[in-house]
Amino acid sequence: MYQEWIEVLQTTPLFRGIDREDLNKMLECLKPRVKRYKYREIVALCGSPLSGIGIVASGKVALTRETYSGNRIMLGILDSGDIFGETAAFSKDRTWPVTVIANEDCQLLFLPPDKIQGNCSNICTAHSILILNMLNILSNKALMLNKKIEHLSAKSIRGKISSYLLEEYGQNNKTAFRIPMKRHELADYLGIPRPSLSREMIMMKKEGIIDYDGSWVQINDILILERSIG
Amino acid sequence: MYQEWIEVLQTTPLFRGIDREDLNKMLECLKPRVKRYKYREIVALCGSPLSGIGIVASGKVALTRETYSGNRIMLGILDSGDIFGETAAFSKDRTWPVTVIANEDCQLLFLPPDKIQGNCSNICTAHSILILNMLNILSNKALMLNKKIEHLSAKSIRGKISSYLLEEYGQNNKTAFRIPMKRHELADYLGIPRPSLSREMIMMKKEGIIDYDGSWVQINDILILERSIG
DNA sequence: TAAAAGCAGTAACGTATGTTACCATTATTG
DNA sequence: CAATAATGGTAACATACGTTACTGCTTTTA
Repeated sequence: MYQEWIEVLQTTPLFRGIDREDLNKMLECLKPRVKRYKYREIVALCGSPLSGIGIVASGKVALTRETYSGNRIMLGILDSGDIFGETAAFSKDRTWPVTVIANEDCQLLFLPPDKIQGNCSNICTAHSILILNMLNILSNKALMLNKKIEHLSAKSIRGKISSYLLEEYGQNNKTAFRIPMKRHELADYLGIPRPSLSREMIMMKKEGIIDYDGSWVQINDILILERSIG
Repeated sequence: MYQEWIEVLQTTPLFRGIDREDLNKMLECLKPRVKRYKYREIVALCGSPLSGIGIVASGKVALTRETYSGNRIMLGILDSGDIFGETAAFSKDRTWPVTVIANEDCQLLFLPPDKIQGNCSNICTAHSILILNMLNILSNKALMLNKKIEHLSAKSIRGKISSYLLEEYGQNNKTAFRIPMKRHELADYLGIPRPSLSREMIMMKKEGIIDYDGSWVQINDILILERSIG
């Protein structure tokens, strides 16, 4: 029944260390719902009741958040294999803490959170692996949010850009990489206006600290970036 | 052996739902280390190896973070019963993601993280409650960090202050409350200079939106605060 | 394939905010 | 109790940054 999803699900951190056979059994038990969304369609609205833990099977989704007055905050872009909604799943307040929007046409799976918590009758080793994986995912999420706080805490625009670029660099120690967002998305992510982002990136290019073309960036001077953070 | 700590530990979210007797048994197994710190003493330095999950038994600690160039970011103040270090305990990178400083003279307990994960031989129901509590704590932590991101994402100083005050208000629906930080700490928390914080708070007071005296604040107009955010 | 929408760069201008420095009170400390 | 540090308010000044509006280029849509 869930054959076509097994491949993707095995790449998911949530099911790491669980073999094909066990995964199959678990899916029969968890009974995830499968849904399709078109580009820009709203998957979940911040504040509405949580429909489950989401898994990106294909395509991309964006995590955002709106303030009272309709201002948008970009929290990040999720790829195939990434999961979302795990934060709210285990806290009292079972509502979406973020707004999720399809950033491409995509297919998503939703798992009922209470079954993961152990209200499931089939107690098995795979299930305890699942819970440990969950702990791991939540920890990493918190670390990711810490990172984002670090970016936002930089006092200058250049500082925020530097902080962000250094994190991307730190992910796999390559000085050249693609930024997985459009300019206006990156600007939202860093909490700055788009023209200000452009202006500063141009200056940094002129000064030779970075090079870029579209979504490709090349870091030329890591030390100066570090010193720019503030 | 751990008699004197039982009271505090029972107020801790980590041990919620575990009765006195079971808690006693668990402590014999977990063998937490007890340490005392003086005001301003450093408990853990960001980047150094994780020494365990910390529990505040008495006093207060501050969670901070330094940027490359020695700039300080305040992440929050922890009270008796609060825990810290849980984020790093379950991720690959077992180093402190924050710097922890005693904000008063305090007593702290440290639990070895591997024993919590289940590498403990005494498998018991209490232990599985412990893990579910851990999931809960990590979720709430992530929600807290989300909140902080919302504060930092406000575009103006007034917006940040408003966002912060509204969150404090939301905690227990009282329009008057104490800010649990000094001015310079709050300024760090919101990522703004202290004089700018003062200036803006004074203006908000003059405009009648809020009142304050020292650490006491009174919100007069919630709607205006909401509109100020962004 | 023409029209419309999306995307990114650029420039001008005003102001919100960082910076610095100083003062008055209130806690600590020897 | 005097001395010292910590805390929070205040003001003046310079500038980094938000705002707006326009451009050309590319992609999507009809």
